[in-house]
Amino acid sequence: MDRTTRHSETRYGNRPTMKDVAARAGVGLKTVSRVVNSEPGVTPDTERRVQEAIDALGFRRNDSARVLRKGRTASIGLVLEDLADPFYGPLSRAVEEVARAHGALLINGSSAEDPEREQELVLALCARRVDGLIVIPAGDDHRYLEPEIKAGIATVFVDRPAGRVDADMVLSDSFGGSREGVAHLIAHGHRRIGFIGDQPRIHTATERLRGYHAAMTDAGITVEDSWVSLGSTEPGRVRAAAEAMLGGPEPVTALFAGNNRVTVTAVRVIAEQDRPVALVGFDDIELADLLGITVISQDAAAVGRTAAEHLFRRLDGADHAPARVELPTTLIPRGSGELPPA
Amino acid sequence: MDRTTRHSETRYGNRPTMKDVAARAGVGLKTVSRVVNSEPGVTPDTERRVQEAIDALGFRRNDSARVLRKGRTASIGLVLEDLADPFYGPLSRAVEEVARAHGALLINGSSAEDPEREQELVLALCARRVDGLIVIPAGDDHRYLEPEIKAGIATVFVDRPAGRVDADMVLSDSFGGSREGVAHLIAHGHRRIGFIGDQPRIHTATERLRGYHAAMTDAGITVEDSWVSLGSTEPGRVRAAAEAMLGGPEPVTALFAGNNRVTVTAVRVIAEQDRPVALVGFDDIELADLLGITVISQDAAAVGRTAAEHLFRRLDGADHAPARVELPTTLIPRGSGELPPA
DNA sequence: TAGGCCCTGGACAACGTTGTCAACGCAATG
DNA sequence: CATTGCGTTGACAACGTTGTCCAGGGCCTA
Repeated sequence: MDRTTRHSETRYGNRPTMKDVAARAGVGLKTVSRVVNSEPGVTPDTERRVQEAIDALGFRRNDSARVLRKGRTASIGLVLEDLADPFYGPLSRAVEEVARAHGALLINGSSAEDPEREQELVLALCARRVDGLIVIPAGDDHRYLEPEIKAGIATVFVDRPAGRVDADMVLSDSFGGSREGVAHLIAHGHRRIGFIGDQPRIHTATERLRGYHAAMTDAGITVEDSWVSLGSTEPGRVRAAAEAMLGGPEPVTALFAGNNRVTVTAVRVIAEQDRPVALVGFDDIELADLLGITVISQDAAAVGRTAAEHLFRRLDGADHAPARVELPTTLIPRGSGELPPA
Repeated sequence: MDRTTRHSETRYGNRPTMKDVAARAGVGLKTVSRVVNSEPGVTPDTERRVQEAIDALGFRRNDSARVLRKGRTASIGLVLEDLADPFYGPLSRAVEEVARAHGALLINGSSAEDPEREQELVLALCARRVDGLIVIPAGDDHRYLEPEIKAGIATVFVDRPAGRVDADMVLSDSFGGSREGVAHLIAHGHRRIGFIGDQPRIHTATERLRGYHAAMTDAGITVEDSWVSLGSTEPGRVRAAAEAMLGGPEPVTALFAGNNRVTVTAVRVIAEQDRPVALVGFDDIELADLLGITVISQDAAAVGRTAAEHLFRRLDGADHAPARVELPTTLIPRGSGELPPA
């Protein structure tokens, strides 16, 4: 077996190249390139001959080579926490729509809330030379991105602020939303209100807790330690926290759930109680209307769309100072948040 | 401005290359390559010098060039219908996990159930020379993929069979699952059972309808035309269909919903009725347990995982005949499917 | 000390595409 | 008829990496 043969077998399974097309059509390499890219300056007759050769051979341009030559990949990277989380599906979809409108493909990966994995993913995307990055930070130190950003990879952080790095950010108003939700419970007569949230190293978790404290303070309520629980959103942990707050001699009469995963477990625990417990959750959930769950809704699609639009504005050359956008949240009363204290 | 300068400005923002690293470390180009790829044959001292130069310059290997040279992109493409659909989130995530285990990145896109868009996406992915493709077909003719498959792009179809092309497929047992669900309703005394499903050009929709007919025939029930409705899963359409079946002089006493989106609307319509209506839905939904919805559950993560594993087996050289895997479904009784006829 | 071997390192070509530039043919013009 | 100009075409280098191959030096052995 000679060298050439072995080579082509191990590669793209003998895909035809422009050279092959050129040979078959009896034209030069560059002319094929012109046809493939719809560049002007090719007579209709030549174009037809080239097109026939392309179809006959099943030629498809190799974008890897194109990228190497042009320096643009027409792809952006999206690093989020977990694609299976219902909050990120619509976000990702919105980003994809914007990317599509700009002719770019979307490469995405889940960090699983692990800073190391986030970095690994981001750097892999940079090695691919994606044109831009949208990152939902898992870690809180993004200095590793500095050389990349300097090298021109546009970056937008979403949902949580970036750590130690200056870049565009698109956030939801966690503080304000949570403050409003808790105030809503207070307005309906509650004073003993529990807060169950995500791990404290996650920015949104602490912001939402801050909103809770603000609302309580506004109402002159002193928060007891046992009313607050931050930690993993794994059902077992949330269940334990909720049951602790709802049991004992002086149980809370209402719960504020720090995100959709907490809400889901909280709903289950509350359903098992023999007295009504009020509930407001951060993030809307499918079917929450049927279950009558009052929520603070953030528009995941709007967040994704806004982030992607910022990104492409950067890619189109905008070089203003890094912007920080905060999107408002909406309180949607559906019953569970309007229950009076039992 | 001389030519070289202009050039480097329009490219990757002056990213250092191996050549730069080599110059700085005072070694040859190939030696840098060896260090970057942890290849043997470099003395510790040389390696250290190279590593220092890499860190100092913030060098990151350009994978585009690597891909061009090696012929493998270490990435796979996933084309699905809508990332925002809760069924596809976990599926996509499962695919990603397997890809990650094989050191590959995932590029994905949504076809929005549009065959043209599916083709456009698939071909774009092929132009990127992804190593493999996982496709949830929107169209029913995939002959356009033949040259790609011949050229060695491994392809696995998921959820629905491919049209006019021979390839691996991973499906859920739509027929059996739906037959079981309808039989379940019949076992609880129903005879007038409505079926609302997705558009008839979607394979799973007709398979599920076939399961419905099979169960009805098994029970000796003659299906009336007005009990069956296939079409868009857009809420308005589903609502109209459900209301039509539930109204009139001889309404159905139970509904079988052909997928998760139909189920969601059906639940809402049923909640508005003044008599109980039994319901079994295809696909599980979050919080369905709390709402007491009986479902036929298909394991989206298992489907994704199985498909991805098949794909990588192909990429690792397996060349057996195309396989067709059908994963079983599970009936989960939760109340709505066990209601007797009103 | 000569011969051979292993280990390290570098020169060079190739991957498939696109940008640059020059050459060619042909028509219009002086 | 010579010249100019334009529209079409192709030769060639370059993008940044990796595979191949060879050179040089150190070390061991006979």
